[in-house]
Amino acid sequence: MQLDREKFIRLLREKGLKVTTQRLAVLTALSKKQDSHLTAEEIYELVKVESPDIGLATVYRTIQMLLELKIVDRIYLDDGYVRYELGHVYEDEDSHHHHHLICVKCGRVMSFQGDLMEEFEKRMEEKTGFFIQDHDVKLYGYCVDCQKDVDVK
Amino acid sequence: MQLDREKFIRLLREKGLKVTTQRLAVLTALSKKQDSHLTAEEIYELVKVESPDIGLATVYRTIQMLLELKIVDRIYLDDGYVRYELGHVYEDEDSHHHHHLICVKCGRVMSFQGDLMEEFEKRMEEKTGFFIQDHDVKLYGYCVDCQKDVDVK
DNA sequence: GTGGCTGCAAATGTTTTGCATCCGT
DNA sequence: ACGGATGCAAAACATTTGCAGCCAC
Repeated sequence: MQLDREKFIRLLREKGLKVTTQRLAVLTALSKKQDSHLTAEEIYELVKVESPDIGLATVYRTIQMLLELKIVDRIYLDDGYVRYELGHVYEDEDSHHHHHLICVKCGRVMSFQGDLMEEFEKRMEEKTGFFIQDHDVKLYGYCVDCQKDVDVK
Repeated sequence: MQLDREKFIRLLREKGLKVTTQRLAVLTALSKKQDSHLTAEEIYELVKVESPDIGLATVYRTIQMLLELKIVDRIYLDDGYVRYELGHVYEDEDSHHHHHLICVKCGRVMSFQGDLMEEFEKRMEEKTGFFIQDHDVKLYGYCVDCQKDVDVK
C-alpha cells in the first residue's frame, strides 16, 4: 500500500516536523511518478510545475528528510546520477526487497519485487563468515522491447 | 594472475599509448593495494609518495584509460565515493564475476569470487522477460570481527 | 621533431550550507 | 512570537577540460 497524504502529515506531526506546502508538493510529485527513479533535478522540475517558487535546496533538504523517514529510497544505477523512488513503507515485511533490472540499450529501469536471494545469501554466509543483513542487486540486460533489435544468442 | 609491469607496458605499446612514468606509477600504486577499493583521491595520495609532481588530473585521466583497457574496475559502494580496484584481466572467464560484502559497522569491503547467481538470473528472466547479461551484487552485513560486538540474533 | 601526455588552473555539475526572512505551530 | 523551514546565493566537492609546455617515440 502506498503512503498517502494523510499518513504523511501524521508522520511529520509525530516527528515534530512542520507540514509545509513544499513538503507536500514533493510527496505529491513522487506519488505521481510512482514507479520512476527520479534524480533530484527531475523531482525539482516536477515540483516546480505546481509550486514554481520552490528552491532546489528545499528539494534536496526534503529528499534528505524523506530518506531519514524511510519514505523514499536512494538508488544508484551507476550512470552518474543519484536517484530516488517512493519506498514501500507499509508493505509487508517480506516484500521490501526489490531489485532493479536495467536495460543496457534503452536505459529503462524495471523494479522487481520478490526475494529470491535468501539461498544465495545463505551460501555466501557459509563461505565468508559474514552475517548478511541486506543486499543490493542490479541486473543488466535487454528489456523485452529491446531484445528484438539485438543479436540475442 | 595479476597484471604485471611488463604486460602493462606491452599492452600500452599495442594500443599505441605512451609509456610514461605517471602511468607506471599509478599501476604500481594500485598493485601495492591489491585488494583495496580506492577512491581517485586515495590513489592520488598513494602515487604522490613516489611521484610527488603528479597532478590529480593525470590520475583521473590514467584511471579512465585503465578502465577502458579493462585493467581496473569501477565500484560503487554507494557511500558517495567512486572507487577503483585492479581488475582480474587474466583470470579465467567464469570467475570474472565477484561480489562485494560490505561491513556496515567497520566499513570493510570484502570481495568474493564465485558466480552463484546463475539460478537467480534464470528465475528473474522467466519472471520478467528480461535477457540478463550481467549483474552487480552488494551484500551488507557484519564481518567476522564485528559480529562479536553486535547483538546478532 | 611531432603528437600525445602532463600539470595547472579554470570550468563543470551536483549537492550542501549560511543567513536573512518567512510561516506553521 | 518562537523556532523550524525556506529561498537565494555562495561554498563545497568530485571530476573534467582547455591550454601551453614537455617528453616518449
